Amino acid sequence: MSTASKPRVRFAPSPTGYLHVGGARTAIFNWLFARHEGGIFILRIEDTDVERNRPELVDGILDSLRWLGIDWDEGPIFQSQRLEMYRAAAEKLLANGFAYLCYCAPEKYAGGDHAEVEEVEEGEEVEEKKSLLKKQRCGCRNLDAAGRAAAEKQAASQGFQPAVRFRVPEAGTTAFDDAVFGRREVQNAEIEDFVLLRSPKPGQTARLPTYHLACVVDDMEMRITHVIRGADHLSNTPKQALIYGGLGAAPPIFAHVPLILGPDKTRMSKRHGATSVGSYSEEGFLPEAFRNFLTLLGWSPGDDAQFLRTAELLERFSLAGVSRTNAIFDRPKLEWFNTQYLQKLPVEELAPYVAAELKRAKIWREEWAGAARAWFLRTIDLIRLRTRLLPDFSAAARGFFSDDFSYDPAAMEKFWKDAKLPALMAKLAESYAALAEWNHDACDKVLRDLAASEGVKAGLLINATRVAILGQAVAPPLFDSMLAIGKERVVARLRQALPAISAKTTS
RNA sequence: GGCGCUAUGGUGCAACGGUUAGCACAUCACCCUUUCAAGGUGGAAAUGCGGGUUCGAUUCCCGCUAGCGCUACCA
Repeated sequence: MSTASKPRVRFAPSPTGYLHVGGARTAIFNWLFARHEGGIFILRIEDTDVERNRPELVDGILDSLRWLGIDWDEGPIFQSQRLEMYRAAAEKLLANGFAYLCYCAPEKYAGGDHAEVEEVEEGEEVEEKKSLLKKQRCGCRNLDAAGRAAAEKQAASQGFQPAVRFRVPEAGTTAFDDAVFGRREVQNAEIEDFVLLRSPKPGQTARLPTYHLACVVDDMEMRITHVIRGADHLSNTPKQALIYGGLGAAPPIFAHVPLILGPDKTRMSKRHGATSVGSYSEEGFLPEAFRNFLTLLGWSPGDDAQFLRTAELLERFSLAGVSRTNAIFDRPKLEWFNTQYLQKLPVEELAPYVAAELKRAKIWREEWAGAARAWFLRTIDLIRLRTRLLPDFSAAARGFFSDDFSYDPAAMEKFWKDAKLPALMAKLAESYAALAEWNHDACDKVLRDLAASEGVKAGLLINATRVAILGQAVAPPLFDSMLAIGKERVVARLRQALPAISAKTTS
């Protein structure tokens, strides 16, 4: 395979916030595509808007990408450090007539009120103005020598530097190819003379590029072959196709991927709950599960397969499977994916996540990584069927790892009500203390024998014991749990619970 | 307002002219059961509307409607 044919793609977030789930999905698609095709994945930071840009957020975005398991081959490359390239490109467009200097004040067009823009079009056919709401065609576009000199003089006297606008053809159409949406063609009359280089703000000297210019110049320079990005860019792509043409380059293949919406079908926002990747990692989702879920939003392997681990995703991903319809972020489905991973991952793979969670909860013990590793893995395996998120290991299952746990009020209420319990549990504790062999069947027999001789149902003791040794109404099967916790601690906890049980039954 | 994109159960995807319209999540019922889960079985639930094209439309075309996107010297 020649290196020239290697696909090159990029993910280009703007550091104006954390990594959004939509951005994450776009990053995943780019990454999967690059890895599937044996191509190159580049990370680029689009920080050309000095007012919105927050450099300190870059690390957070990078962390989120790493958490997702995404690695990049080149970058991060910062646009703010390549301003000269954009300026040179604008210069070239100016020189070959594809752009012109605009001396208008930025406020003139801010807000996009087309009505006031129309008066700039004096000299053109009046009837055409009424029929079609024309896109911005600045008067500066057709300045004659005298007018230009005057504008320049005026600007100079005010210390104002003009912006550079693209000279969009009056007639004709502009087309481009999209791997998802097919060939697109739009009327040039519908495209405004968009800005390429902004006029410097007071106090600035650098002439910063707008998104369109920087994006195209970078994609050209980076030899990007496939631009995979959100469908919100679909309508703006003709502008970029125009820039490629002006710069004498062939545009890449575009692949616009559908957006991810909130449950009410509107753009995802904080109203819908967490929108940042970081918050899902903090909540305790497994990155692979989260990624699996996101990948299936707007993409399908073509069949009904859903549980797709990294290797399968890499093997099966293709742009052909990308959908054209927006998808809704369905939290319950995400949770289902997480429980699937929690239950099906090889326990050795899950262990590091559990260890991290226990460390976070400050109940981690180093021996679990060493001498007691086998016990640790067995215990995780015992617990995981009842977990949904990582913190469950340190919360509901806390009693497996620490003596510092409390009795859940609802559990006490439910299983410590029977008046016979204080006497029964005292006997049970001593029976266990006297038990020589600590194994599942022996523990089972002791309890059932006691229940039989006392004339109560085994369930009464089982349920009460569960609360006594773990503090929870919900836990793995009792005798398995007792084995994991150990005889000493079970007996101790049983004895320790006696006062609380008495208090509960008599209250 | 203009331009564009999209349209299969509540949700995510299959079916790319011929299927009793499939799978999964969620939901309901039952089974299993020492709790709670998991698991198993079964149920309810969809081709937005209207025209075409065709022997035959979920699938192709047109209109409508709805949703979304773009319409910034933001990306």
